[in-house]
Amino acid sequence: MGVGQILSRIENVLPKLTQSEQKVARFVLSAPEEVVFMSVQEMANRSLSSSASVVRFCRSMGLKGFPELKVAISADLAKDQKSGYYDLNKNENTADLVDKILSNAVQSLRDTVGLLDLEMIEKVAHTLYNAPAVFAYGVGASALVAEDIAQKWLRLGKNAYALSDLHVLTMSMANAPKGSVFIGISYSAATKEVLQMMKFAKKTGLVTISFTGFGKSELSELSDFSLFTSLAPEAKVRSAATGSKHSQFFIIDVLYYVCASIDIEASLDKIQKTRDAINSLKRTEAAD
Amino acid sequence: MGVGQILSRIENVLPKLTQSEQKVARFVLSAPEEVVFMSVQEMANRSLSSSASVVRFCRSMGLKGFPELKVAISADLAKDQKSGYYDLNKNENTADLVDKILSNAVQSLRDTVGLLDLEMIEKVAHTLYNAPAVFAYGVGASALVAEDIAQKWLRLGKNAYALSDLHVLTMSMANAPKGSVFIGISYSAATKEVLQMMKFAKKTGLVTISFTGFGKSELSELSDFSLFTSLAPEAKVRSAATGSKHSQFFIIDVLYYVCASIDIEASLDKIQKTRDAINSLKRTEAAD
DNA sequence: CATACTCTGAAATAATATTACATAAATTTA
DNA sequence: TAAATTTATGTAATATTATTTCAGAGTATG
Repeated sequence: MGVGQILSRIENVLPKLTQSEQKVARFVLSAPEEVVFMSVQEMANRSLSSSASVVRFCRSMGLKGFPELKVAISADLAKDQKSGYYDLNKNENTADLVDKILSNAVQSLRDTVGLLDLEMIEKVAHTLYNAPAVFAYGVGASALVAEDIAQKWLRLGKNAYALSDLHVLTMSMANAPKGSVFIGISYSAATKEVLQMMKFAKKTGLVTISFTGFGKSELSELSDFSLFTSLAPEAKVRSAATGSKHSQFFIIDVLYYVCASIDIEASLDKIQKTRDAINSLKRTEAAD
Repeated sequence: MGVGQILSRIENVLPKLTQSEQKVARFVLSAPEEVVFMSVQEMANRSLSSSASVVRFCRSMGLKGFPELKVAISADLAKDQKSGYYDLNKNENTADLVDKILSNAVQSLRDTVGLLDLEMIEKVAHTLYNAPAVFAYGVGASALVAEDIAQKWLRLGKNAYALSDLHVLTMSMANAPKGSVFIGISYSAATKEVLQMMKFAKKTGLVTISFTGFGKSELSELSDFSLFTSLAPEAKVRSAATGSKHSQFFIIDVLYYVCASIDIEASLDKIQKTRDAINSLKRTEAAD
């Protein structure tokens, strides 16, 4: 990887640079696709600094020199290319549509990774690992996520449930053993039922986790741990929570693997057992 | 794009180059990631040619000079980078894990796009558009996909169902109006119940669609239309059908948009109606 | 207010890329 | 087949580009 991510790295260290290096940095960020074809002198002129400052800037970025900067920027630009959110137009041909949907999905995943709080992930994974029972709850598209959580942690031998009947869910949580976890899922963070269940779970003494689109909300504030997915710019047809779904499942994947690797041997053993059980139902393979 | 695809371009024109330029070309192809940090002289030595030939080679490739070659190669390499399937190891740190899961998800999506049959997509979208009722069925992880289908087409005003009880499903299909659609979902293409329902649907005269991992199978052969997702190389922990899920939801997204755009005005109208209905349940926002 | 430190750009130098040219090889033409 | 012509190639000269040096300006510190 090494060179990668130079542009965001520049953005990050920018305030720590000297004035003239900042001039260079800002210029690079403003027109990276031009920089790639420039000479040091040209850069110096355009950024109103000196060639020495340009080279010094490169060094500050951990590079050997100016040519390496060009190479790094070029790589960075190429990476970003295929991503970005696109709006879907009216008379789009199918091929373009596919490209755009792909692009949106990928961008959504990348953005989500960008705002992932790794420490939080680890904490949550450990919390789930130690939980005697897990209750995941969401409605609409978020119900799918809840169901995914339940299925995954069942494979790890957890008592994991995605109960959709609020009465059943309430009763289950009321008597859940200490350390049990409630996961409230709502992309909008404003679903009445999820909020209601979150409050109940908290009152009942469960460990609470919220799983929402990025940003503060009553739901996330209430919960002991909060996980966020990127917020895709909403478009009309996109109302089916499309972009966000990929991100949500992605975070569940991450949590699942982190949780499984806490004791990988035991996890693999349990996964095998669930697989055998499924196979005993006479399907040729375990996964569907 | 311009610069892009330099490596494959080199490959293509290679036979048309002069001998010494070919030496250079072959060297570039053999170690592009090194070239990016080399000087002309170094290139000349390593490729057993001369600096003049290196520059001439660059010109032959339609570039202004050697530095441009480096930039172009760097961009090309970066594009390939982020893809590929990675296995998850035992004592992986969380950051690496996230990178790999992202990479796998993205690769899975790209592969799926690669083997997408656009004509088939359009046919299926039209079939769904005209269907008086849609029945999606899958078990385990595929049940989530079925549920996603149901939710999406409900928004489009379809009678779409993801019934999990086989008796209820059978009864529903038995009396379904002509032109109704059954979608059988199984990543492994070998799930007993799905196959059973597919046979029943066919016998009953429904239009049948299969949705499986790539490759021929009894399920896909039986169905009138078949859609495929990429097959990720299976790994132990991955048994939770992780890689494939993203691809499956992706195809559903594509189908949904293509179907919606057949009559976009009517679709938007119906989507709005479902949204209003949800809002009337007093949630702040429609999407969860 | 002196001292040390940092920052900066002009100029010198080093490195690198490009061009010019001489020669060798291949191809054409007589 | 031999001379003429074109093409290909590497060396060396040149031009360009990158880097370093250094002196002076600006700041902070005691």
